[in-house]
Parts: sequence; C-alpha cells; structure tokens
Amino acid sequence: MAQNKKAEFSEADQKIADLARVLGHPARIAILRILAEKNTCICGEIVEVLPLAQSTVSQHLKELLQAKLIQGTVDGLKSCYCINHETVTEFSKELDFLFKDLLTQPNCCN
Amino acid sequence: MAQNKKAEFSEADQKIADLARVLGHPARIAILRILAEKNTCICGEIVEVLPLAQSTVSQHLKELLQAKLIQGTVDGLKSCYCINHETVTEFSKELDFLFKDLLTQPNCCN
DNA sequence: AATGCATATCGTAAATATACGATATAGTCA
DNA sequence: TGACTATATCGTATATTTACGATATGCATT
Repeated sequence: MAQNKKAEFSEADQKIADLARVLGHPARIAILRILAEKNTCICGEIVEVLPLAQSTVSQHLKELLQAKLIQGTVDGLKSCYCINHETVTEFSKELDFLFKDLLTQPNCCN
Repeated sequence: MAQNKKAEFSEADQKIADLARVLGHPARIAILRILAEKNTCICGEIVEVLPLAQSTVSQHLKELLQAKLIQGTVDGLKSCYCINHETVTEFSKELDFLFKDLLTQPNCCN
C-alpha cells in the first residue's frame, strides 16, 4: 500500500505542490530568510543560528537546492548559497494564479 | 532521534510552513480547485474525479479543514465543503510578504 | 425496523521526512 | 606533508505522511 500517486495529478499542480512541500518546514523558511538578509551567502552561520545540527542544516539546504529555491557555488572551503530569485519569483506568480482561481467564486457555505 | 524541532522556530514561520505543507500535495491542490470551480460543495464528486479511494480523499479533506483552507458543514446526508476565503486570502498575503523579504537584496551568486 | 447511501474513522502497510552522530571530502594554512 | 576547518554524505532511529480496505456512523427511504 501507500504507493505514490502524486504523478497522476497535473504537472502544474505537482510543480506547485513540490515547492510548497519544500516551504512546508519552518527550518527551510528560516534558512531562506537568513540567506536573503545577509546576502554574503555564508553557510556556517546558518548552523550557528538555527537549533539544528550541521548535518541537518545541510540536508535542508540540499532540499532547497533541489527545488531550485536557492543556488549554491562552492567557493574553495566555504560553499556559497543564495536565494534563486528566478524560482522564487515564478513560484510567487504561480501561487497568485492559484489563489486567484480559488477565490473567484463566492463562498457558498455562508 | 528525529524529535520534532518545528516548535523552536518563529510562530510566523511555523504558520506559513504549516499551510505550505498542506498545499504540498497535488491531491489537495486538486481538491481546492474542484471546490473552487463548482461552488456547490459536493464531496462525492471529488472521489469520482480523483485517482484516490474515498477514505484517502476524506483524509485529505480533513487536513484541509484542520488548516482552515476549507470549511465544511454537514447537510444531512452529504457534507458540504468549500474554500475558506479568509484563510486563503491571509495566507496569500503572508506569502507575498515572505517573497518580498526574500527578493529585496540583489542576488549575490551571479 | 430494515435497507441503502454518503461520509468519516480505524487499522495498518509502506513511503518519506526529520534529525543526529559519525565519517568522508576537500580546501587552507602552518 | 600534516593538521585544521567547513561542508557533504552515510547510516540509522524515529516520526509523519500517504494510501487502502474494512468498518462505523448517521441520515433517508421503504
């Protein structure tokens, strides 16, 4: 049981859902905020600030990378992450469309 | 291990993350779209349209309810769900603020 | 009262996510 | 070269999510 049925939904909804899922953990939102604030792209500082082990932070960074919400370049010893403006902007637009769709009809349960 | 550390993040980020997590499955986005389109609030029709068992759809509805993304009233035999405009609107605004925060600084990794 | 219908809940199996410590990797500096 | 540092990956325990069938609930109709 519990086979994955996500693939049976529309591409568009899968795409939104996948990005939403990645935003669906407060640690990842916190990481995004940190990267956005100090755009010097440090990574070790994230570990200092968050109540998580270094390996856990690294895992969250990997998820954010895979979703392309951030981009990273390895700069010698310390790797350099920052917000991927393009993905964030596109996701923001897609959500706007979704929410507009959800709000067009009047609410029938009032 | 794997104790839940979500509570150690800011209230605001927890709130956004929780709603994002609920949007993080294409079935739930599809359900929202269906409810938004035909605002007659049927429930059985969702089961017909989606590639999921009735009990699974019911579970997804419960999650959407708990997140207050939808509201439901039991109308005799068939229960009646619809979009909760208030929550959707508020979530939309909160995401706008978040995305604005994430995009203020120029991207340093270019 | 008995039957039928729509929906919710329970029980459960499997998949995935979360978190950590330990270890590997790879650059830097003495 | 060797030690140190930063980050990534591995292994693993536990928690949570996803999905289903079976069953319960509760209204409606006969």
